Amino acid sequence: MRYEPTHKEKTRKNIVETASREFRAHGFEGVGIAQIMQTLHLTHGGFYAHFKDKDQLVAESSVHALEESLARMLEGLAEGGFPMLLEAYLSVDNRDHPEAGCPLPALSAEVARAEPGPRAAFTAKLGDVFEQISEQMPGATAARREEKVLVLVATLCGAVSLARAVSNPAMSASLLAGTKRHLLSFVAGD
Amino acid sequence: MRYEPTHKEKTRKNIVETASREFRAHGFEGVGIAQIMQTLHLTHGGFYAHFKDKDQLVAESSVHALEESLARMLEGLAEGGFPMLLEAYLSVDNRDHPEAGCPLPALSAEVARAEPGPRAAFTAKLGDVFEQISEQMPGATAARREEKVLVLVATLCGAVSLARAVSNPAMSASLLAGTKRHLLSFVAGD
DNA sequence: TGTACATCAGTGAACGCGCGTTCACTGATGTAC
DNA sequence: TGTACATCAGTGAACGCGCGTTCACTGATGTAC
Repeated sequence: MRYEPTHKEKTRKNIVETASREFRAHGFEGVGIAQIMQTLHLTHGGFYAHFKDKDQLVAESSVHALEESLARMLEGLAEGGFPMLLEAYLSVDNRDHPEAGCPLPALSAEVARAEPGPRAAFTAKLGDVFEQISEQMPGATAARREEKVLVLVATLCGAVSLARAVSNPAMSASLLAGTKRHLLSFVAGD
Repeated sequence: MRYEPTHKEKTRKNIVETASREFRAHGFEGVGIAQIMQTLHLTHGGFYAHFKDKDQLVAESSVHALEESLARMLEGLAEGGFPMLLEAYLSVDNRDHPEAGCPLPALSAEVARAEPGPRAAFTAKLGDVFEQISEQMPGATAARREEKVLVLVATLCGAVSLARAVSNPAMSASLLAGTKRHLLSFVAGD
């Protein structure tokens, strides 16, 4: 064969990774298939040899971004516990690079409006995120740990979302710093 | 004149109000000018007698939605304090009706990607929201009250955003209930 | 060994569609003389 | 009082554009005989 046996699989993976970045940066509706394929020096027609339609890519790339983000959070946790996770998630660098960060602040509003397919895939993976982080969460009972994780993730998502929306640098920095201080004591407490 | 002197002003206000609802429901890019005008039984051409372009409508309707939401929050606060505000904001009804609710969970990710005009207008109004709610917030110092409001609003925004994205009803309900419990004690504390 | 054919990832023209925006026009009512 | 003209919110055809999707095709390489 003129391509290696793994070639098509690699191209597919590249499409998902590129889409995942572009969608976080510009939203599902803000990025076209042609644009994604062009980034990989391919033409738009070839896309449909890999995916049924754009919705399928939306679903897979959302899940991919969540997996990537979860991996980074668990890495931070392993290395420096929740203080390190908070430091990274609520950093100016993360705020200023949505394409490389967690998809929750960037895409959850759009996921809410998406088709059942993408929504279900996203929901399942978010369940994994909650479950895995709760294993590291201090708390008396499993139920309490679970609840603390829901609150933690929701707060992180909201803080970064607002910090990105706001164009006043001081207000944006306060959102990140205030949330960091608050969550540090919340995670450690009861 | 064949129209009352206030007619044009009223039409303009109707466009802003309709757009504000539609944008919260479907996003800035998910609603067209023709669609908004049609809802008011007008044709798309007339739009440009009221607004320079779509961006101007995006800016004004975001601010309008924030004002509406702030008014509702202050009303809740006056009537039943933070418990009532939390009950309303984190209700299933609010989750299921983004078009009638706070624009923060629905639109902040898109505002982050919007033009400087809409972003600046949105930022200024969000500053008002923070300021006015902080007057009702318990806390030792003004700085502490301010910070608590930032955290409160960010958490509300994130929780509703995730509760809407998730298609598992139990997970969605847990996000709302867990956040409500958490914020109740957070607002009352120190 | 040489020739005919099969495979298949990727190409690019074409489709129908909806978008934001422009602009000459309409038509009901007011005013001027 | 009657006629000509001005006003102006709203109309709707037209524009250029980018979108998602389809499909006949390409061309490099493999296999069959």
